[in-house]
Amino acid sequence: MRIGELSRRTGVSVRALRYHEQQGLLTATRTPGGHREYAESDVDKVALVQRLIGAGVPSAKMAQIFPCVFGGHSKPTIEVVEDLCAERERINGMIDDLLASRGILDDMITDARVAAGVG
Amino acid sequence: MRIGELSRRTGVSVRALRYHEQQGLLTATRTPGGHREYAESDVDKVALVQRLIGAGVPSAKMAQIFPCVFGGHSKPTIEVVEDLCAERERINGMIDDLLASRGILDDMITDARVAAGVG
DNA sequence: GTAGGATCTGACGTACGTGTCAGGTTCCAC
DNA sequence: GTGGAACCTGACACGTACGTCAGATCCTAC
Repeated sequence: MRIGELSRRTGVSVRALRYHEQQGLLTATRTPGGHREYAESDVDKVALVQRLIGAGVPSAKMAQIFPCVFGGHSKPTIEVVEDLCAERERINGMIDDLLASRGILDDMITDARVAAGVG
Repeated sequence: MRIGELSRRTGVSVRALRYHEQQGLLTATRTPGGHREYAESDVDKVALVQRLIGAGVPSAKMAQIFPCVFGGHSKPTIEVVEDLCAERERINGMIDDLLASRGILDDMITDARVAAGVG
Protein backbone atom coordinates (compact mmCIF):
# COMPACT_ATOMS: atom_id res chain seq x y z
CA MET A 1 0.00 0.00 0.00
CA ARG A 2 1.10 3.58 -0.38
CA ILE A 3 1.72 6.20 2.24
CA GLY A 4 -1.71 7.78 2.09
CA GLU A 5 -3.45 4.51 2.81
CA LEU A 6 -1.02 3.61 5.57
CA SER A 7 -1.72 7.02 7.07
CA ARG A 8 -5.46 6.51 6.95
CA ARG A 9 -5.25 3.00 8.37
CA THR A 10 -2.98 3.94 11.25
CA GLY A 11 -4.21 7.42 11.99
CA VAL A 12 -0.61 8.62 11.76
CA SER A 13 0.11 11.59 9.53
CA VAL A 14 1.99 11.22 6.27
CA ARG A 15 4.58 13.58 7.64
CA ALA A 16 5.12 11.40 10.71
CA LEU A 17 5.48 8.27 8.57
CA ARG A 18 8.16 9.91 6.45
CA TYR A 19 9.84 11.10 9.61
CA HIS A 20 9.87 7.57 11.00
CA GLU A 21 11.51 6.35 7.82
CA GLN A 22 14.10 9.09 8.08
CA GLN A 23 14.86 7.92 11.61
CA GLY A 24 15.26 4.34 10.41
CA LEU A 25 12.15 3.03 12.14
CA LEU A 26 10.27 2.12 9.00
CA THR A 27 11.37 0.98 5.55
CA ALA A 28 9.50 0.94 2.28
CA THR A 29 10.22 -0.33 -1.18
CA ARG A 30 9.89 2.18 -3.97
CA THR A 31 7.94 2.20 -7.20
CA PRO A 32 10.01 2.97 -10.30
CA GLY A 33 8.79 6.52 -9.92
CA GLY A 34 9.97 6.81 -6.34
CA HIS A 35 6.71 6.39 -4.42
CA ARG A 36 6.85 4.41 -1.17
CA GLU A 37 5.25 0.96 -1.05
CA TYR A 38 4.42 -0.52 2.35
CA ALA A 39 3.67 -4.07 3.43
CA GLU A 40 0.61 -5.09 5.40
CA SER A 41 2.80 -5.78 8.42
CA ASP A 42 3.80 -2.14 8.51
CA VAL A 43 0.40 -1.24 9.90
CA ASP A 44 1.23 -3.04 13.12
CA LYS A 45 4.76 -1.76 13.10
CA VAL A 46 3.56 1.82 12.91
CA ALA A 47 1.21 1.19 15.82
CA LEU A 48 4.13 -0.19 17.81
CA VAL A 49 6.33 2.77 17.00
CA GLN A 50 3.61 5.21 18.03
CA ARG A 51 3.11 3.42 21.30
CA LEU A 52 6.79 3.51 22.15
CA ILE A 53 7.10 7.14 21.11
CA GLY A 54 4.11 7.91 23.28
CA ALA A 55 5.99 6.24 26.10
CA GLY A 56 8.91 8.55 25.46
CA VAL A 57 11.30 6.04 23.97
CA PRO A 58 13.55 8.16 21.75
CA SER A 59 13.49 7.13 18.10
CA ALA A 60 17.28 6.88 17.97
CA LYS A 61 17.10 4.16 20.61
CA MET A 62 14.35 2.41 18.69
CA ALA A 63 16.33 2.53 15.49
CA GLN A 64 19.21 0.88 17.33
CA ILE A 65 16.98 -1.86 18.64
CA PHE A 66 14.64 -2.62 15.76
CA PRO A 67 17.02 -4.28 13.28
CA CYS A 68 17.90 -6.79 15.98
CA VAL A 69 14.40 -7.53 17.12
CA PHE A 70 12.74 -7.58 13.72
CA GLY A 71 15.13 -8.58 11.02
CA GLY A 72 16.84 -11.00 13.31
CA HIS A 73 19.77 -10.97 10.88
CA SER A 74 22.00 -8.81 13.02
CA LYS A 75 22.64 -10.58 16.30
CA PRO A 76 21.53 -8.49 19.28
CA THR A 77 24.57 -7.57 21.29
CA ILE A 78 24.63 -7.59 25.05
CA GLU A 79 24.59 -3.81 24.88
CA VAL A 80 21.28 -3.87 23.04
CA VAL A 81 19.80 -6.08 25.72
CA GLU A 82 21.09 -3.70 28.34
CA ASP A 83 19.60 -0.75 26.47
CA LEU A 84 16.25 -2.50 26.38
CA CYS A 85 16.42 -3.13 30.10
CA ALA A 86 17.37 0.48 30.75
CA GLU A 87 14.37 1.63 28.73
CA ARG A 88 12.15 -0.70 30.70
CA GLU A 89 13.45 0.77 33.92
CA ARG A 90 12.83 4.25 32.60
CA ILE A 91 9.28 3.31 31.75
CA ASN A 92 8.80 1.79 35.18
CA GLY A 93 9.89 5.10 36.64
CA MET A 94 7.44 6.97 34.46
CA ILE A 95 4.62 4.68 35.51
CA ASP A 96 5.42 5.33 39.16
CA ASP A 97 5.49 9.04 38.44
CA LEU A 98 2.16 8.95 36.69
CA LEU A 99 0.54 6.94 39.45
CA ALA A 100 1.77 9.50 41.97
CA SER A 101 0.52 12.32 39.74
CA ARG A 102 -2.85 10.71 39.43
CA GLY A 103 -3.04 10.47 43.20
CA ILE A 104 -2.28 14.16 43.47
CA LEU A 105 -4.94 14.97 40.89
CA ASP A 106 -7.44 12.80 42.74
CA ASP A 107 -6.86 14.83 45.88
CA MET A 108 -7.10 18.08 43.94
CA ILE A 109 -10.36 17.00 42.37
CA THR A 110 -11.83 16.05 45.70
CA ASP A 111 -10.85 19.38 47.21
CA ALA A 112 -11.98 21.36 44.19
CA ARG A 113 -15.32 19.58 44.15
CA VAL A 114 -15.94 20.48 47.77
CA ALA A 115 -14.82 24.08 47.25
CA ALA A 116 -16.93 24.48 44.14
CA GLY A 117 -19.90 22.93 45.86
CA VAL A 118 -20.30 20.29 43.19
CA GLY A 119 -21.78 16.99 44.24
CA MET B 1 15.64 30.95 50.74
CA ARG B 2 17.03 32.14 47.44
CA ILE B 3 16.95 30.53 44.06
CA GLY B 4 20.33 28.84 44.30
CA GLU B 5 19.42 27.03 47.47
CA LEU B 6 16.02 26.04 46.13
CA SER B 7 17.76 24.69 43.07
CA ARG B 8 20.18 22.65 45.15
CA ARG B 9 17.47 21.32 47.43
CA THR B 10 15.14 20.30 44.62
CA GLY B 11 17.66 19.27 42.01
CA VAL B 12 15.87 21.55 39.55
CA SER B 13 17.99 24.02 37.61
CA VAL B 14 17.85 27.73 38.32
CA ARG B 15 16.75 28.25 34.74
CA ALA B 16 13.83 25.86 35.17
CA LEU B 17 12.74 27.57 38.37
CA ARG B 18 12.67 30.96 36.65
CA TYR B 19 10.75 29.40 33.79
CA HIS B 20 8.17 27.99 36.19
CA GLU B 21 7.70 31.43 37.66
CA GLN B 22 7.29 32.88 34.20
CA GLN B 23 4.56 30.30 33.56
CA GLY B 24 2.82 31.25 36.77
CA LEU B 25 3.53 27.98 38.55
CA LEU B 26 5.71 29.43 41.26
CA THR B 27 5.76 32.80 42.99
CA ALA B 28 8.48 34.45 45.02
CA THR B 29 8.73 37.61 47.03
CA ARG B 30 11.57 39.91 46.12
CA THR B 31 14.33 41.49 48.14
CA PRO B 32 14.64 45.28 47.77
CA GLY B 33 17.35 44.55 45.23
CA GLY B 34 15.13 42.27 43.17
CA HIS B 35 16.39 38.84 44.21
CA ARG B 36 13.79 36.10 44.59
CA GLU B 37 12.93 34.82 48.06
CA TYR B 38 11.23 31.45 48.38
CA ALA B 39 9.30 29.87 51.24
CA GLU B 40 10.05 26.44 52.68
CA SER B 41 6.82 25.14 51.20
CA ASP B 42 8.12 25.90 47.73
CA VAL B 43 10.44 22.92 47.96
CA ASP B 44 7.45 20.60 47.91
CA LYS B 45 5.68 22.71 45.33
CA VAL B 46 8.61 22.43 42.95
CA ALA B 47 8.67 18.68 43.43
CA LEU B 48 4.98 18.57 42.59
CA VAL B 49 5.43 20.71 39.50
CA GLN B 50 8.28 18.50 38.29
CA ARG B 51 6.19 15.40 38.81
CA LEU B 52 3.30 16.79 36.82
CA ILE B 53 5.56 18.06 34.06
CA GLY B 54 7.16 14.64 33.93
CA ALA B 55 3.68 13.26 33.53
CA GLY B 56 3.14 15.56 30.58
CA VAL B 57 0.69 17.99 32.12
CA PRO B 58 1.23 21.24 30.21
CA SER B 59 2.26 24.13 32.41
CA ALA B 60 -0.52 26.34 31.06
CA LYS B 61 -3.04 23.87 32.44
CA MET B 62 -1.20 23.78 35.75
CA ALA B 63 -1.16 27.56 35.96
CA GLN B 64 -4.91 27.55 35.43
CA ILE B 65 -5.42 25.03 38.18
CA PHE B 66 -2.93 26.03 40.86
CA PRO B 67 -4.46 29.31 42.10
CA CYS B 68 -7.66 27.43 42.85
CA VAL B 69 -6.08 24.48 44.55
CA PHE B 70 -3.44 26.34 46.51
CA GLY B 71 -4.51 29.86 47.25
CA GLY B 72 -8.07 28.76 47.72
CA HIS B 73 -9.05 32.42 47.32
CA SER B 74 -10.37 32.09 43.79
CA LYS B 75 -13.26 29.68 43.83
CA PRO B 76 -12.65 26.71 41.52
CA THR B 77 -15.18 26.84 38.75
CA ILE B 78 -16.91 23.78 37.42
CA GLU B 79 -14.70 24.14 34.36
CA VAL B 80 -11.58 23.80 36.49
CA VAL B 81 -12.94 20.61 38.00
CA GLU B 82 -13.67 19.34 34.53
CA ASP B 83 -10.16 20.23 33.40
CA LEU B 84 -8.74 18.33 36.32
CA CYS B 85 -10.84 15.31 35.45
CA ALA B 86 -9.77 15.55 31.83
CA GLU B 87 -6.14 15.60 32.90
CA ARG B 88 -6.72 12.58 35.07
CA GLU B 89 -8.21 10.74 32.12
CA ARG B 90 -5.25 11.73 29.98
CA ILE B 91 -2.89 10.38 32.62
CA ASN B 92 -4.89 7.17 32.85
CA GLY B 93 -4.42 6.81 29.10
CA MET B 94 -0.70 7.39 29.41
CA ILE B 95 -0.44 4.77 32.14
CA ASP B 96 -2.22 2.25 29.93
CA ASP B 97 0.13 3.12 27.10
CA LEU B 98 3.17 2.69 29.27
CA LEU B 99 1.99 -0.63 30.63
CA ALA B 100 1.48 -1.84 27.08
CA SER B 101 4.90 -0.52 26.08
CA ARG B 102 6.50 -2.26 29.00
CA GLY B 103 4.88 -5.49 27.92
CA ILE B 104 6.30 -5.04 24.44
CA LEU B 105 9.76 -4.36 25.86
CA ASP B 106 9.49 -7.42 28.07
CA ASP B 107 8.86 -9.57 25.02
CA MET B 108 11.69 -7.89 23.13
CA ILE B 109 14.07 -8.49 26.01
CA THR B 110 13.12 -12.13 26.27
CA ASP B 111 13.64 -12.62 22.53
CA ALA B 112 16.87 -10.65 22.46
CA ARG B 113 18.25 -12.58 25.42
CA VAL B 114 17.61 -15.86 23.66
CA ALA B 115 19.06 -14.60 20.38
CA ALA B 116 22.12 -13.18 22.09
CA GLY B 117 22.60 -16.34 24.09
CA VAL B 118 22.56 -14.47 27.38
CA GLY B 119 21.26 -16.30 30.42
C1' DG C 1 -2.51 12.62 -23.86
C1' DT C 2 -4.15 15.12 -20.38
C1' DA C 3 -6.41 16.50 -16.01
C1' DG C 4 -5.97 16.25 -11.32
C1' DG C 5 -5.15 13.72 -7.21
C1' DA C 6 -1.32 11.51 -4.75
C1' DT C 7 3.25 11.64 -3.83
C1' DC C 8 8.04 13.38 -3.83
C1' DT C 9 12.01 16.34 -1.59
C1' DG C 10 13.52 20.27 0.90
C1' DA C 11 13.10 23.80 3.96
C1' DC C 12 11.26 26.55 7.41
C1' DG C 13 7.89 26.96 11.54
C1' DT C 14 6.06 25.31 16.16
C1' DA C 15 5.73 24.00 21.12
C1' DC C 16 7.89 22.77 25.43
C1' DG C 17 11.26 22.70 28.80
C1' DT C 18 15.55 23.84 29.30
C1' DG C 19 20.88 25.09 28.37
C1' DT C 20 23.83 28.77 27.82
C1' DC C 21 25.91 33.10 27.13
C1' DA C 22 26.17 38.26 27.74
C1' DG C 23 26.22 42.23 30.28
C1' DG C 24 24.80 44.26 34.30
C1' DT C 25 23.31 44.53 39.51
C1' DT C 26 23.05 42.92 44.33
C1' DC C 27 24.56 40.76 48.42
C1' DC C 28 27.70 39.71 52.07
C1' DA C 29 31.99 38.86 54.40
C1' DC C 30 36.12 40.86 55.39
C1' DG D 1 34.43 49.98 50.66
C1' DT D 2 35.65 46.38 48.00
C1' DG D 3 36.03 41.83 45.86
C1' DG D 4 33.82 37.93 44.44
C1' DA D 5 29.88 34.94 44.56
C1' DA D 6 25.14 34.94 43.59
C1' DC D 7 21.63 36.93 41.27
C1' DC D 8 19.12 39.69 37.58
C1' DT D 9 16.96 40.16 32.61
C1' DG D 10 17.03 39.20 27.84
C1' DA D 11 18.07 36.65 24.02
C1' DC D 12 19.41 32.97 21.25
C1' DA D 13 20.12 27.64 20.76
C1' DC D 14 18.69 22.88 21.17
C1' DG D 15 16.11 18.32 20.64
C1' DT D 16 11.97 15.92 19.54
C1' DA D 17 8.15 14.97 16.72
C1' DC D 18 5.97 16.68 14.00
C1' DG D 19 2.91 20.79 10.82
C1' DT D 20 2.92 23.22 6.73
C1' DC D 21 4.10 25.23 2.46
C1' DA D 22 6.46 25.29 -2.19
C1' DG D 23 7.53 23.50 -6.36
C1' DA D 24 8.20 19.46 -8.89
C1' DT D 25 7.04 14.67 -10.30
C1' DC D 26 4.21 10.49 -10.55
C1' DC D 27 0.09 7.71 -11.19
C1' DT D 28 -4.39 6.66 -12.94
C1' DA D 29 -8.71 7.20 -15.06
C1' DC D 30 -10.85 9.04 -18.86
